[in-house]
Amino acid sequence: MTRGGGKRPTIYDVAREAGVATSTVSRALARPERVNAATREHVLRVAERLGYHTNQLARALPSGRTRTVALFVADITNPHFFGIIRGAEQQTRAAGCTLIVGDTEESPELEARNIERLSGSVDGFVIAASRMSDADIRKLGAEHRLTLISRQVDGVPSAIVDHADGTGQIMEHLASLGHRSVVYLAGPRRSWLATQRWKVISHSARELGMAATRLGPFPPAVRGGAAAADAALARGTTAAIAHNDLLAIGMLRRFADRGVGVPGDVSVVGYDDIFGADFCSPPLTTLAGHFAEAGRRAVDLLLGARGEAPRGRGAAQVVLPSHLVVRESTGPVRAGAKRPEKNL
Amino acid sequence: MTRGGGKRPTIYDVAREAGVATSTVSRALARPERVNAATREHVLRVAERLGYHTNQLARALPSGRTRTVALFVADITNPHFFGIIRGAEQQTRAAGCTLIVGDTEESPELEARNIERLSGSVDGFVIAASRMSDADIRKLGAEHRLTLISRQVDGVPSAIVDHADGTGQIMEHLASLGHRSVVYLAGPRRSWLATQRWKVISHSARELGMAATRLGPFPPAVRGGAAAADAALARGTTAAIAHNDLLAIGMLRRFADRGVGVPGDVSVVGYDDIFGADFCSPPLTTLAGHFAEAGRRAVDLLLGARGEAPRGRGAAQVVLPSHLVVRESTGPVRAGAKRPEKNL
DNA sequence: AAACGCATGGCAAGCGGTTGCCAAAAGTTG
DNA sequence: CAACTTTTGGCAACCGCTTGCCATGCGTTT
Repeated sequence: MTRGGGKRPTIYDVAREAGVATSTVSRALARPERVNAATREHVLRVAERLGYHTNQLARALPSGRTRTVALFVADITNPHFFGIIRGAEQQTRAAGCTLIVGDTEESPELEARNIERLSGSVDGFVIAASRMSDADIRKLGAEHRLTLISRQVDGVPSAIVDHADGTGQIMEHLASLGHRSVVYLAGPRRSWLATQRWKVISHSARELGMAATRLGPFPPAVRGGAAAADAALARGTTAAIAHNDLLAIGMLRRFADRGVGVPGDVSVVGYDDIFGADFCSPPLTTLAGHFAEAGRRAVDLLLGARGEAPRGRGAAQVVLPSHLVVRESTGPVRAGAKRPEKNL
Repeated sequence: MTRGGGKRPTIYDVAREAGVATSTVSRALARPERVNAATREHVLRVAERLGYHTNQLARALPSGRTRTVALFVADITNPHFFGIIRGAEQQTRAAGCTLIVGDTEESPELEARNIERLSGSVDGFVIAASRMSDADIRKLGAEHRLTLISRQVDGVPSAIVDHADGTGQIMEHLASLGHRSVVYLAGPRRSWLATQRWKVISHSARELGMAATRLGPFPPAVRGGAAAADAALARGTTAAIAHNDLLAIGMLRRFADRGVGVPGDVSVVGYDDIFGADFCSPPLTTLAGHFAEAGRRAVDLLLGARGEAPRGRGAAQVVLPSHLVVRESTGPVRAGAKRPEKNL
């Protein structure tokens, strides 16, 4: 088994032991049709006996194909990304490749630096919720194989869940409950999602005859909830749409602390249907989407796109359906109560 | 900038452009002391101008050092591992290396296969909550650079949070509330933690004069909670210790469905203090530990251990402190009620 | 002034595969 | 049986960087 004295056996060892040339070994391993069945069989047996394993590095050097994909997420501690990570990991593995995961901590600089650093060591990049500008992304997309999740940029392949349509669902849900005004607690300034969502919210509000206000930006995390809740309260709205579930959960907590009833005094809606959205109190009404699928599709796009696949204009933009999960954080606007004017 | 026609510039390009040998370029980049300051300055400037970036693959080939670390977690969708992943990622990056994350889906086979596959492409492995046998781990530890998280095996470096001591804290907490019996809802059969915890539970129970029962195994996930809760109920205990917070949260839900009061009828304790443990209802009493730190230390151990560092017997075993976070899922045993005999 | 030491930089041999090209061998065809 | 096609397998040149060893040239020592 460990013949050769400690070092891992190479194709040279296998070739010598099998009495053939290294090229034959290489081909026996990778190009079955280029070598006689009997020879191949023999080489394989010897390789097996020696405990030979291909050195991926050496294999990648000449071709430049590392069979590795990098995934960057804006915040690795946000449960929202779990689904994405898992989906991407599965698909990468299914394609016989390896996934590298990086946390960009909401920083466009860190995104760029990470890409820089890994450039040459991976076959492509998947960025979830990129904070970079369209221009920077387009530039990067021209230089590297790149796919986006939860972000659309012309000419760059992407996979998103349909949160525009989803936001419409949210608005109709709220309208149907009798709400006449809504507040959007926005996420980071550089968040593309935040911009898109606000567009749809303000537009549907007009259509539905509701008043809509945008507040923020707030950090898209539980800790951002207190300020967001207070701001919403100050606006005297009956319905609040939080940038994501983390923020929504933080708001729920603040409302509870301040004695504001949810959904009695104010209804709260989030995005993503993350772990915990179903057991916080009250359970959160939120827009759900199949993010693991988005992760899978993004990797597909990246790996499938063998050069000829549409990049540049006409790049594939996958849009996955979304659906509103109505739980207990939204309810009919209370008949009597005008607006919650409670204080701490 | 893009001279050289599309391809990434190599040290050959830099050498030619700077009028020196490639070895000089290489040294100017990596061994400042081996080259004249002026020469170095010049080479660096040319490299900069050409937009040169080291090809990590080529660099790794001769040395075998890939500056990459692989981390495997038992279940990437379990929030518990977020902290570990983030900690490991930070530390890896701080060391100028790259982290690869893999999900082993609670399968020892998948662990082994993953290691097999990445062997040669990474400098070492960190396995969190390994499901492999001690013997297999020891064997792997002898062949590869390996560090464990939440698992101790003789001769293999590891970082764990002190859940033995922590389990003692839990038991004393329950005893102080008047509980005379406790049930442990065990995790996977191959979970080392499960074994350890049960040891401490049964031992302290004896010391404290309590009755202790072990039930399970249950899948360490929310979905495992229903069966676990039912089993605990059937035992008629007043206190339940769940293998982890996921399971505990699942139990909480089941108890609520069945009209069993928590902590009125039964107290529930979990492990890990995951995201959500503070806002489920009731908020969960759980054993907290600094898992991000464990992730960091594990990577430290792996990377710091430059061969000479203790491996084999005497391998470093870092133990981080743990502390009980008492929330509302535990309370004094109810005076009147003997045992909750409620049904659906 | 001869002998010596040291700083500096070049040469070239790997690291472990892949692959284009060619030659030998085997199989076909007339 | 000769001429020709198709397999099959070997040679050797990369891929881009590192590094041991050696040569050069300069400053130092005696």
